[in-house]
Amino acid sequence: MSSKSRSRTAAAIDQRIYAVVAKIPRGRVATYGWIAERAKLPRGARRVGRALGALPASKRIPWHRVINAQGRISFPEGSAHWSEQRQRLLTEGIVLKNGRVSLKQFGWHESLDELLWRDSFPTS
DNA sequence: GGGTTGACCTGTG
DNA sequence: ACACAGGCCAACC
Repeated sequence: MSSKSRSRTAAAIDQRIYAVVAKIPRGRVATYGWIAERAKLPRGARRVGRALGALPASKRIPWHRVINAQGRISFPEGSAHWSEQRQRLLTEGIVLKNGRVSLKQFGWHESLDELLWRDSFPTS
């Protein structure tokens, strides 16, 4: 096993992560840990954050729909990144109360979404 | 090779 | 609800 195979694996992992993030429906959010699970990376929440940090500008995936398990944006409050993510969330109808999103209300629960409410999303 | 870092998570008080 | 500690893990230096 040379460093080359490890490198290919790392790139493949990034792609898996991006693929999962791309599936988060508009108007919903998912946590880093949840994305990690779906990308077959148990306990890989930090890895997800790293992949998003390295996200090429050409990849147009809804990175803003990924928040931490506390329902909070994982950028320093008030920073440019924080502001942009917050704005994008508000734009699609996701509500922040005291800087937090209710996962109960806006969390992405794939099975339910696909079986019951495929094209709808919380309106308030 | 080993210490540091960070777009994280969970339990505990 | 909030802060803190400990755990986690890959990338980086």
